[in-house]
Amino acid sequence: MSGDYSHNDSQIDSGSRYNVLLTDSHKHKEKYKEKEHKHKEHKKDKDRDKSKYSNSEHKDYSEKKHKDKEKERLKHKDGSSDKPKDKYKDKEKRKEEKLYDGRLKKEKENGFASPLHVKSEPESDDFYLSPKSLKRERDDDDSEYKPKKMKVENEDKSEKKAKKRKQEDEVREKKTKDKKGEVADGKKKAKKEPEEKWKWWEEERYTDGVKWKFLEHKGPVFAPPYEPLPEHVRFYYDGKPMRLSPEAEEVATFFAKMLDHEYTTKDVFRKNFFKDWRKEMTSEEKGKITDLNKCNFTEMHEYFKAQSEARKQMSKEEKQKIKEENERILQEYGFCIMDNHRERIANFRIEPPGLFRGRGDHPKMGMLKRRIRPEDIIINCSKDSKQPKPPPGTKWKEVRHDNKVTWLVSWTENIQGSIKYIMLNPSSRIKGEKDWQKYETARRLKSCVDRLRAQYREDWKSKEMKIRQRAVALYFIDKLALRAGNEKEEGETADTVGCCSLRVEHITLHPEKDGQEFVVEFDFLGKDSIRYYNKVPVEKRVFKNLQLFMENKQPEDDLFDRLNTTILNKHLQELMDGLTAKVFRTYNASITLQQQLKELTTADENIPAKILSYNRANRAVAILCNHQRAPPKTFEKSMQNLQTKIDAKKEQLADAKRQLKSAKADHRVCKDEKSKKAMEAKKKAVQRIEEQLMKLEVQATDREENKQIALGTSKLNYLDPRISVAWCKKWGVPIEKIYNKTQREKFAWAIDMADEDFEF
DNA sequence: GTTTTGACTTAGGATTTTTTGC
DNA sequence: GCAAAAAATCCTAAGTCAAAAC
Repeated sequence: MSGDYSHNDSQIDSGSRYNVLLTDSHKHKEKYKEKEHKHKEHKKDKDRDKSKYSNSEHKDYSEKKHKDKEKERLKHKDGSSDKPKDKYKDKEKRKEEKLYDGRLKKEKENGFASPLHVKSEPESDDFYLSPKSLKRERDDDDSEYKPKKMKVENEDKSEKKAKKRKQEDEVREKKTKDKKGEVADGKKKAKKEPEEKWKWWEEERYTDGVKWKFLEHKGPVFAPPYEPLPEHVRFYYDGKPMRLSPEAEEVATFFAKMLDHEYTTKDVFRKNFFKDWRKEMTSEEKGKITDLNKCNFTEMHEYFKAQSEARKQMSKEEKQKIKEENERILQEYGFCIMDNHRERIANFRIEPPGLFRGRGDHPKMGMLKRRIRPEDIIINCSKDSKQPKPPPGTKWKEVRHDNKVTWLVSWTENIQGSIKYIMLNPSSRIKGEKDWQKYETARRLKSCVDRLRAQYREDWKSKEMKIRQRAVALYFIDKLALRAGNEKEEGETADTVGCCSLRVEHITLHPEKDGQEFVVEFDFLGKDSIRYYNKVPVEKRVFKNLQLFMENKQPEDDLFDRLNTTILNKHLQELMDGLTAKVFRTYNASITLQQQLKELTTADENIPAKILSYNRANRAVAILCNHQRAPPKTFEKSMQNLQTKIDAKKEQLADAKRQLKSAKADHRVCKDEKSKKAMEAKKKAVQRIEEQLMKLEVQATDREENKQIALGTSKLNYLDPRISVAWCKKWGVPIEKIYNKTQREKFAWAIDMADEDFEF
């Protein structure tokens, strides 16, 4: 393994990226509303222009303009159009690409099945076991499932290492024993096995798309049925009490429960709610209730508030009883048996009915999310398993036995018509393997990222508009860790974008800004309607290209009009096996953590200071990935409290120092054992208080810096846990300081396999 | 070839539980 | 023992991406 894990700063300056984001990204909350409004306006425009926008005439039109301009700049080989939908052209282009990519293609083909490719893998490390000689205990008939040469296989190969042969042998031995007992043994072991955790990462993976061979579970837990309100809790319409039918009442309670939430003041929310509510009313109710503004839910609202208050005030015994009941349900429904192992299910409870809460400006907010019944549910399990029983008097929609998927239960939700699933916990083998594989892909990107960067920089000069756009988009995805940006159906969801779906209105070009040349100002709403705001100096060629892409376009036109995620990912797939746009996010996040940890950690710091360094490294990644959070409501107050504590501690320290001084003086005079002891004690006290003070100060810094930044998302989804584990081992920081219990369960594989010199 | 669907990961906010400091 | 704060967990929406359907 090369010792170089620097992040090629000549091309990608993560340092500046970090700083720019730090200073700008979070300052602009005020502008948010304004921007939101702007989006709405644009949307209107867009609706108006929709046909124009998507039809080819428009493309031809802008095409022509592009072409005219391009003619000046580029020598067009054949003068043909660049139109992306032009079939002939496309074929030709593909040919060209093929020709051009011949070298890469070959490399890939070779690599696919031969050691050449393996070479391009990061050198395998000590922590890898050879899966070769290890067999899944459940694979008693492996011949039938002979692994094909597949992508995963490549990774497996790279992970082989003979170093832990001894251990392997042990495992193998164990497995032979296990085989005799098979299922029964597996179950028994699973039930009382808490100490001995199963190390799935020491076993061979399925490589043929099979996800499991045996799956048994109890089905989902349904939402509790609706309990009508007591008589005394009334709903008023136009000032008069009115009894509602149970169906209408239930929906009304959904609204009543949310009364002090901002949602209920939003027009769209109210409109959608009212429309769906009326669908649940009897014709009599429908006739009466015609205006939401005349509805008074406050009594209902108060009732629910009182109820939740009462729940808090419950006696210890009552609380204990509820806890036990929950535990019982968890034990019964919260686990499944998958391939001899009892594994935790993530979301075994069906989502209860309620009002849809979209994020941002969601056009469907307030709609009724209907109750899911057994008849809506598809069960997935093994044929030879004990199938879950539907509640008495009901039926499942379907029971299927598809072992090419990982879900246990699915249903179709009524807001977007999408499918929801019940799947396993992140600590499960099936999730863990995938997670591990994700980081291995990112590590493979590390070994070829230089080549890729060189290529996209070349492509900035391409004759073909499509290729230029692709190359500039890729540059953003790499440098700024933007998301891919799939197209989304308009009017169905909030108006948010990613890289490929950026519109002209989302960027502003500044030839010169704040003393820097070629600055691009980004301002758009990304996933979950989280605002991305950033000013980035870019290379001249990128800047000029952006100018070209923006020429003769309306603000609501696509910036990359000849690009989408499919085109981009197809290209990436050709550059590296398994490469997609999101791999860049994983790669850049992980490499940044590793780099920052190296930079920020100093040997002589104590543990709290080291943890601060870790959090700062983590924070650099969160900023890069734009993981924001609303500042906690109590932030200012808790910050003040902390400051008070710090001041008090300082005073205490000064006092202790004074006492030490006088004790020293005493000792100088008396020179006896007693005074010496007193002096030592005071010394210790000063030391202790200094440490406490330091801890508080570190805490304050950490908290202040973390005000609007969420560390959890990157920690859980983007940072190769082996980097953190290695760091902990190297500096003697207990892993518990970095990962809580759940996180340790999720990352058990990494904690077990990474040693202190793991390199991402 | 394009659009739609399905399966899965990633995401922030809400809620619950635990810890802290008195 | 209590209230407040912090941390952990739950919840489910909103993305990505590839395969299936058209």
